[in-house]
Amino acid sequence: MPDQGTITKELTIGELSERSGVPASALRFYERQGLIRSRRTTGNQRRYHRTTLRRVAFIRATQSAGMPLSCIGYVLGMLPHDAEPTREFWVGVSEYWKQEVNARIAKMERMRDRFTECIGCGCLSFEQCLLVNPGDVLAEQGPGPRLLES
Amino acid sequence: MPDQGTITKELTIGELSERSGVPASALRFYERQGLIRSRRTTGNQRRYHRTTLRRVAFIRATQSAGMPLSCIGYVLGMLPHDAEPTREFWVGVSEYWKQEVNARIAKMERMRDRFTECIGCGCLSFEQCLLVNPGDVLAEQGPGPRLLES
DNA sequence: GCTTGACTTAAACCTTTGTTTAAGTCCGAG
DNA sequence: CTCGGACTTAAACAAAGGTTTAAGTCAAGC
Repeated sequence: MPDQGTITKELTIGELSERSGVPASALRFYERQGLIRSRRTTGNQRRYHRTTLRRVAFIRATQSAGMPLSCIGYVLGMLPHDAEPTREFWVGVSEYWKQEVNARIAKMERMRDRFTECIGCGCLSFEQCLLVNPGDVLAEQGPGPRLLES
Repeated sequence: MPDQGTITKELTIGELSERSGVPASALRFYERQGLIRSRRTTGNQRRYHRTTLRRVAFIRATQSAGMPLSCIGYVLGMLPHDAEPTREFWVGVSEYWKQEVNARIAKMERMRDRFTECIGCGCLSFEQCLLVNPGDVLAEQGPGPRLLES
């Protein structure tokens, strides 16, 4: 008796919500934004593919690290909605994501170090350092096209 | 002829805006939020103390590193509005700020590493890793009392 | 058949971080 | 004294990322 049921079972929005810990309202919102997708039953209820749980986990995890949904949407756009992603897909996504995260980390480290430096050197003319090196503007939305928000 | 003028000169909102690169509308907003402060002339115009430039630089710098204004407000609350801050003040603020930033950096690194691990190990059952270790919720607003937003 | 709980929608509302607009005031130059 | 530019305010709008509400539908159990 192989776990056939487990493999093919679809999730209701309530189940997806419970398992992911994400409110149903947020899931509907993500769906409106095109981040996840669902089939509809004859009674118009949503049924989610099992892999949607992974997408949702990805959304919340990356979001909690400061990624905007638009950027997350770009990355998710590389993954198939209704099938297990291939390893190659994941590797590609992972590469992209690592670069994004590393850029953000690097920026914060620069900020921290500059701050420390300004205090440490005793000059305290902090605004000079910050205003003279203003740039450091991270590519706020990621390199992808603006997929969302029409 | 010592640079008395330079020392004591107050800034109009236009001057502060130009020197800091921050739109006047944002400066008024920061003032409404209590992040900066101004004196009013008899004609009801704002005049900013020279040190306000430093506060504004601090706001933009830390904000661009992902700090919410509420958290920035907490830190700025430790600094005097209308006088040069002492070195001790800056050191204290710096400590606090470094901890905040380090926490954020650490979190992003954990995310990145977990992600890499999930891909690297070949299991691809990514949602397990993420959902099983959901926490990692940074104290989003900082430890301070909710100074702003009444 | 009726009730109950899970689901559906659209629309209103919320917080954050501002910008824009409209209408008016102040100040210095000519 | 008048003109223009810099300033003032309150209020509306914006965009991201949702939540709440109202009103209705669907499916299962008694």
